[in-house]
Amino acid sequence: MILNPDFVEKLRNSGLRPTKQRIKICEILFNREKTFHFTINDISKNINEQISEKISLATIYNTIHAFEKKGYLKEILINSDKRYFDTNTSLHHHFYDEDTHELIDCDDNDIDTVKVKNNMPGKKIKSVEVLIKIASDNQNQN
Amino acid sequence: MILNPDFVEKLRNSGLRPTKQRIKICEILFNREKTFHFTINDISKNINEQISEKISLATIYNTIHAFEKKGYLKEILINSDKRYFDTNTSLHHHFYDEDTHELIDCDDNDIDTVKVKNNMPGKKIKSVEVLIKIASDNQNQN
DNA sequence: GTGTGTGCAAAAGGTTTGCAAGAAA
DNA sequence: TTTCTTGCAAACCTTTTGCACACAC
Repeated sequence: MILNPDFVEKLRNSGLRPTKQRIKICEILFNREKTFHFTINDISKNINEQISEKISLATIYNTIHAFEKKGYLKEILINSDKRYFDTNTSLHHHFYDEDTHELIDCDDNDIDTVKVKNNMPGKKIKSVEVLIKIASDNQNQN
Repeated sequence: MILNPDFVEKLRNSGLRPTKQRIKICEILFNREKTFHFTINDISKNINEQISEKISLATIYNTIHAFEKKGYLKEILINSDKRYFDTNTSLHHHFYDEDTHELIDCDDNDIDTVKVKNNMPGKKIKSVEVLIKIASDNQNQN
């Protein structure tokens, strides 16, 4: 459980002014035990159901992107319909449940390190991301 | 080199009427030695530069999606700005060059099979996709 | 007070839809 | 002639932008 003063400090340290909107968004995103995956739409609904003074969509976009730029959030690619963000910014892979549309972090035991044996000359590997799509056993293929 | 009659047959076999728009799109997509990666925008420009009677955007969307549904094309996720499609529909992974925005198929020698050691109970693995982002050696970290 | 952030509404971009006209079966 | 396909324009959805006002410092 992270307390508000910590968010205030975190924001200040990043050069972001700790406005009440940003603190609220921090609470929703980071006041959690587990990794949290969401779309901007999710967050917007979530926020505006909880509190009386709504936060405008523009501000939410603004804030999420500021947090992403600061490295507090990471975008994940699952399908092109939705942009998911992840509060777990460490290097990790994902299961994506096609039945429930749920996104689950892999842990180190779930998957062996991916070995890239060849690389393009003069190029450096920036990231290696694995997405494992799963679905219930007795379901028709895609 | 695939000849038009083959496209006509291919379309017929899929239950798609071989209209001249669809045949033209087939030519552009499938008349190639190498795998071809593209966005709908690319294709639209490409087509409408080549021929005098333009094909409307709606028809191109329509056709690309029909081809995807029939398994002739596969969507690839790279970043959420653009939807890339791939004429190589077999299971394979990708390099994505962040400098040039070029997408390159991995071949079997580039990467070891990804071993998924645990799976969710009652779930079946539908696909395992790896995206390796690369950039020029002396470039700043993104 | 100065500079940054917010909220609104409008704009932009990409994709989808409805429908009338045209082409294939 | 029946059914599918095309093309256009309008609708849609998500994301971005411009600007006036408010807030943090």
